[in-house]
Amino acid sequence: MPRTDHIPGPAPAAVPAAVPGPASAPTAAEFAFPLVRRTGYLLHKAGVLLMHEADRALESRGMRMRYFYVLAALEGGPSLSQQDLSGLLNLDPTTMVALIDEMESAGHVERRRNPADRRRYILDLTDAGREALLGASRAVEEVEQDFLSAVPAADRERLRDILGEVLADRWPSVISCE
Amino acid sequence: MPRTDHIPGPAPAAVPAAVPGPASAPTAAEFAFPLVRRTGYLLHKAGVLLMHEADRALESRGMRMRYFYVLAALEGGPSLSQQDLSGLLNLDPTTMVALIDEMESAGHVERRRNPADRRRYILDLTDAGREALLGASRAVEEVEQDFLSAVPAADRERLRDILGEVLADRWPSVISCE
DNA sequence: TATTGTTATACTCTATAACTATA
DNA sequence: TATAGTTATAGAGTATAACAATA
Repeated sequence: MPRTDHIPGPAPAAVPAAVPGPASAPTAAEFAFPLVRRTGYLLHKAGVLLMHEADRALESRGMRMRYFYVLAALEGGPSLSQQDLSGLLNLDPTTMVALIDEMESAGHVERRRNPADRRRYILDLTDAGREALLGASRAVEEVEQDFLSAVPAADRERLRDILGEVLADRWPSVISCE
Repeated sequence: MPRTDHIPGPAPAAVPAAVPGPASAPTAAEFAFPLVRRTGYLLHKAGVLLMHEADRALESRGMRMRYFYVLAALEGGPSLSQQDLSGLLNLDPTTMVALIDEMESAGHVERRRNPADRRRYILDLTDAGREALLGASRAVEEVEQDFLSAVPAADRERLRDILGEVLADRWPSVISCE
């Protein structure tokens, strides 16, 4: 069924369409919005949708993706300052202040003055922070598994390799909080 | 070179890393931010980066992606009202007002009262609007080509098919302005 | 003088509620 | 009474600028 062919009709908001196959006949979604056939559009939408679902999964834990990213960046490596994180994750320093405040009052991060440069902090994950990271990692992983469940394992690896190739010459701008 | 191993060092903002291969040794980026190995992370970042580049390409034409999307949605089909568009693209009706205002004053869209229901508009692309759409389409396509230039043609088709499969049961929420 | 972290402020974007004109 | 479009307003989120402490 093509979209609203009658002038005064209601919105075609709910497009009951199937997947845009490579060589199949145009679906309703394609007819209403031909861009859905483009690889770039699909790539963007898949990324945004996955991120939204991951964000929703973290919401119940009082986190957002950036929270998770900071936990991940602080784990297992040498100490980082707020500006280190700010540079690494491409997040405004003033925003980072509020984020670290939040993480500190949640008991996931500790601020410690750097004795070698007392302007800087050394940020450390607490045990609770490590635990929170573990839980969040599992939640995000589960979202990812579910999101890609329709894709056979071999294709999933293929997908990762292709994306890795696409992003190969785009480091470090790839690392960012959106 | 691993990240800042010295406590008082400067930010590891510029991570001089290569692509995260499936089974290669950890790169600097992976060391600083292990998430870069995950398919989901790569998918999200690829989508966001591509969108940013497309947005930048449209900027010189005074457009953003949503502007482009509305042009695309209005092209070649039966008439749509503002609320039709609002529902289709998942954009707030009040935001749509401002967007159509902008497009109208740019001479790309015309508002016409719907004689069958004088509350609604019928939105039509002007010739200039069609021309703008064509130019924008080419610009976006070029960005996409460039973005995927490292990927062989066969893999690009594969990528599109895999993404199509991933999104297959997620219509119509896939259609949206982010 | 430059830099880290901080605060206060301004700005952008979006959503909410209320209004009009039509139905 | 309900809906399409509009406007005004409030809210969230972010960036900008100024400041204190330290280098």
